[in-house]
Amino acid sequence: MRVAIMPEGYVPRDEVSDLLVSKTARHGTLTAADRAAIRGVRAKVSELSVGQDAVRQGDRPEVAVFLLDGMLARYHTLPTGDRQYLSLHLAGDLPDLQSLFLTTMDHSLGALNRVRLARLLHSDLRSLILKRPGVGFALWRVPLVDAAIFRQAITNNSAREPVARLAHLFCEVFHRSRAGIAPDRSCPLPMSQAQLGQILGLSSISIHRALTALRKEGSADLRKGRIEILDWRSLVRRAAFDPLYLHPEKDSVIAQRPFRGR
Amino acid sequence: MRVAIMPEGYVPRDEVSDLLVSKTARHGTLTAADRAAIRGVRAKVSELSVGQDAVRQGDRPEVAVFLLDGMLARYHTLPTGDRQYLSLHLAGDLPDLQSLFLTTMDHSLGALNRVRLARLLHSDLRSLILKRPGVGFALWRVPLVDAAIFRQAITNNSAREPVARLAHLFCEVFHRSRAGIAPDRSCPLPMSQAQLGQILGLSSISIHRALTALRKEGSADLRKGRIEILDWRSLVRRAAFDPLYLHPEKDSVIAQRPFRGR
DNA sequence: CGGCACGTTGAAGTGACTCAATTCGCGTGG
DNA sequence: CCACGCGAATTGAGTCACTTCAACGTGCCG
Repeated sequence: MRVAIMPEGYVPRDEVSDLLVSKTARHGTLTAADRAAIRGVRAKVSELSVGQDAVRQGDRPEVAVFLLDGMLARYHTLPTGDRQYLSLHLAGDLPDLQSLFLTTMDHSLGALNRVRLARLLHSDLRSLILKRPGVGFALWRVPLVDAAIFRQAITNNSAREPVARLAHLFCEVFHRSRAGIAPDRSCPLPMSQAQLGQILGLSSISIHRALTALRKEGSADLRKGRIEILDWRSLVRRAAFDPLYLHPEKDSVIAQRPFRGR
Repeated sequence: MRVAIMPEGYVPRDEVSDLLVSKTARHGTLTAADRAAIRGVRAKVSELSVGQDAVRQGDRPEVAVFLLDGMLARYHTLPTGDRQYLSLHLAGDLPDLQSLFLTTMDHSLGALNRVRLARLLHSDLRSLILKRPGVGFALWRVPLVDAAIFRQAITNNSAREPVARLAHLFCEVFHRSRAGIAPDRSCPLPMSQAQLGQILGLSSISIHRALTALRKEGSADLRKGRIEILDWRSLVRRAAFDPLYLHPEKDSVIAQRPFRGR
């Protein structure tokens, strides 16, 4: 018999609330009451070291992960033991909101570097959504954008050549990293070439060759766990990267980009 | 300048409401009031012939697609004009709910055979969700299950060999087709081998060889747009298919126990 | 009956994979 | 401070599988 766990040690925390409010505000317009309600969500903060999992395939969590610092990777574990990475998550992400409504985890979330995260009580999030529908609508967007990223990953891994695949991954990670942040020519991507292979459906050798190609043509590089953008334009061209799928529009900002193609 | 379209011709329709209620009920427990509210959603019914699109990449729809009959396919159109299929949708699916919260379509939905569909007014769905949170919670599950299917597609197209890929696709389509329905050894899949290639990231020749292999080993076949299951067990084994990701569990947490704590 | 799209099959090319050896980077311990 | 060790990156060689190309067969619809 399964017993509900009392929310021991879960308390509202300013640091978490601040970030949660700003994350939510990115997805919708919030009233003062909305903000106040968000600040009532109880959380527990913890840390993970490289390779540790925040949630595991098969779990039935009572909390949702909110990433404060570091990078998480979502992955499937195959019967053979092989790993397929599905998406990457940065500080400010809620990679786990789906667990509010789908009880059993069909994948895991593991730390790619040292990670700080908050666990938010499902029960608090549910009542937040009920009491503050505006917040609910904003939160609804989060897993929908994740889904758009999954779709793009299908296309990337199925229809693009190795070099374009890697270029597209770089574009996505870089674009998401610096969304609104000061211009910088680099961003973190703490993964080995073998792990990149497990993202893109390629061998580590192919990753290496693709990376070498991007270096040679002077569009991007990867060193010490950081993506270095050498020529953004050429990288975007190489990847056929179109950030539309990241749905930056908040409510109804116009994404002007005529659709072409057949 | 874009002008909001008046909901001309949109009316509640029993046929649509019936199906919508039962679809929603599959994702949560509904009260009588919930059912009544769902029945108030206005819809317009239309038909598509093979190859026509229900929604296109770049659109900013004011309605959500509800599939009554036939099969829809979600796809990306690449700059080269190539097509990458992302997911398939069967009668009863709401493949388009995301458009409620993400204004611009990042993909298209096209008909694989003759299709009947209803278009549901976003405005009605939004107020339904506001007025009936229980229904909102049930609807929330729909795109989340879609996302789980996307994740599985990433793994399928990136980490499995051609024969396993095809087998997995067959398993998924068959499993979803007959969810709860009378036992049958076949189900529709109205796609050419070339199109299957565009789902699985393979050439049409590879699809043909993989299909031949499945035939030879007596696990499944595809004829006249129908999957024929010859040996379900062996097909499942070949595909390493685990239906967990389809999240068949109707979520008891939400509807039956409002929320605890607080 | 004719056309066209799709399925089937064979053959050849190529690109990604595996295997293997060497180097590099960095943290540890002497 | 330097030697060592280990994981990761780099590089080359050879194999294999998927792709492309091309020809032919088949079934369906006008």
